[in-house]
Amino acid sequence: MTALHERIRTDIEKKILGGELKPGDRLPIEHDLMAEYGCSRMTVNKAISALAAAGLVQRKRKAGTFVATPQAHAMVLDIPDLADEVRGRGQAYRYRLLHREVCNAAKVDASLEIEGDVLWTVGVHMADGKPFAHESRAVSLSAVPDIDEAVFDPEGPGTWLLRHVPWTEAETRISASGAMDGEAQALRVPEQTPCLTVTRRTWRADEHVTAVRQLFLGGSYSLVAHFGASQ
Amino acid sequence: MTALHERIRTDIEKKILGGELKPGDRLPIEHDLMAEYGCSRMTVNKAISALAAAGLVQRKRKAGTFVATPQAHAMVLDIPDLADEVRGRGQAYRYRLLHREVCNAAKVDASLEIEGDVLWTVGVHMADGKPFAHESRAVSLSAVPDIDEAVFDPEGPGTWLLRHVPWTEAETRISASGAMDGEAQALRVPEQTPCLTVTRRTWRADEHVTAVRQLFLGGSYSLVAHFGASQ
DNA sequence: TAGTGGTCTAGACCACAGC
DNA sequence: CTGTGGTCTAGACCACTAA
Repeated sequence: MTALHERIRTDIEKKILGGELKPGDRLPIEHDLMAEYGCSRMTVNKAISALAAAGLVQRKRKAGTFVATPQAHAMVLDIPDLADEVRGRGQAYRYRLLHREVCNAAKVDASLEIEGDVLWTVGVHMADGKPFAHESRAVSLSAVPDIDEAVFDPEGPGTWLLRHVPWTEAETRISASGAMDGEAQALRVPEQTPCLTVTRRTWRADEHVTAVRQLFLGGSYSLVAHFGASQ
Repeated sequence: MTALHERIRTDIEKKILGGELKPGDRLPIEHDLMAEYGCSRMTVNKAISALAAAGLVQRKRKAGTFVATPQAHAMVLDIPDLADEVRGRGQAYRYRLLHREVCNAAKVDASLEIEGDVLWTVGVHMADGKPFAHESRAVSLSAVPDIDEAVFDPEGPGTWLLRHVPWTEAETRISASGAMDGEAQALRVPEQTPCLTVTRRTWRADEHVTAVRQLFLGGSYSLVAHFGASQ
């Protein structure tokens, strides 16, 4: 037997998804649902709050609960750790370090938009010995002093950071560009091969932790974003 | 005054994000938090359940609540309506229809992965008279019978659908590719120019509504995803 | 088997915003 | 002003599972 609040939630969800309740329609008030399901108000509230959190309905005091019009432009983008993702596909993962240097951010690629002293790394991510992504990364030394001692052989700095440094805020910018000289060479493709470009900046409590620019071979990599019930 | 369950939630969240509580650490049991905050167990439960729903902690009966190891990060991807976005930048928007046909899905680009009879449209999105995105779209006629009468002159089918058809589920796949013959011509760029490729499929209650493939000029368009407090 | 979370009750007071 | 949701209580029983 599933929980009652779960049943109430899915009941209403079905009505909305099935078209019985259309955007703008008003749901029964909590007191009526209490009577309908013969339960307490908290149980009804839990069910409808979940729907509101999922964006299916909108609640307004005094007015009631209404089916939302889902012109939601917000989708959930999965950003997996590259090492985990490659291994998840049953392939061997390796990060090959091409360059490592402690320097001032000014020396690093300006697109990374980071400041102060940093550890700058350049490398490629490889699946079964074949490179599929080029990465240029700057890690702030003031935010992550330990990074200086880290070794990036089987796994890259991204994986290391993920396991050692929690972050509170991140921004990812996704675009497309042609592989430039060094990038193309590292990826073993012709120059100007179309690549998915991902630039991510990460903060921890207002302190800039890392900035990274990754180039993925267009034909062999994609990001996926979801909206809705299906995971 | 913020709600108490909200305060408990953010308190613990800060401890996790600040590193005070590390992945694998065990949180105090609900009874202890009750005592700490001087509230009822339901209030504590609501706070921690929210953290669990957000993926920050993992709950296990008999064992306790543990800080989760963040592997795949879910970020919020903003997917704006192209017409709104262009106008928001103060530019003039127009959709130019290149092809319109009612046919069976089999005839349409296979990458759209849709079935049955559809309205197939091909067009370009233009900002200030300059094309910046190529779009090939299939709309299911059984899901959206009205689409047959719609006119796509100043605005495209995407905007029309957004305003007329609510959807409940969507999947967006983001990659990069070189512009092909027709696409390159419509965008007025050389063939193989790197483009951001966005393929989106949309459902309403298990019924496939539309599938679309958009090519954006790599240098002039990007998607942005956020995680954290800032918007 | 016992500790822990999962769920639920039958009330209560309050804040807010439509009416 | 009043209907509605937001929050909270002080219990209770149950289900699961790790010890």
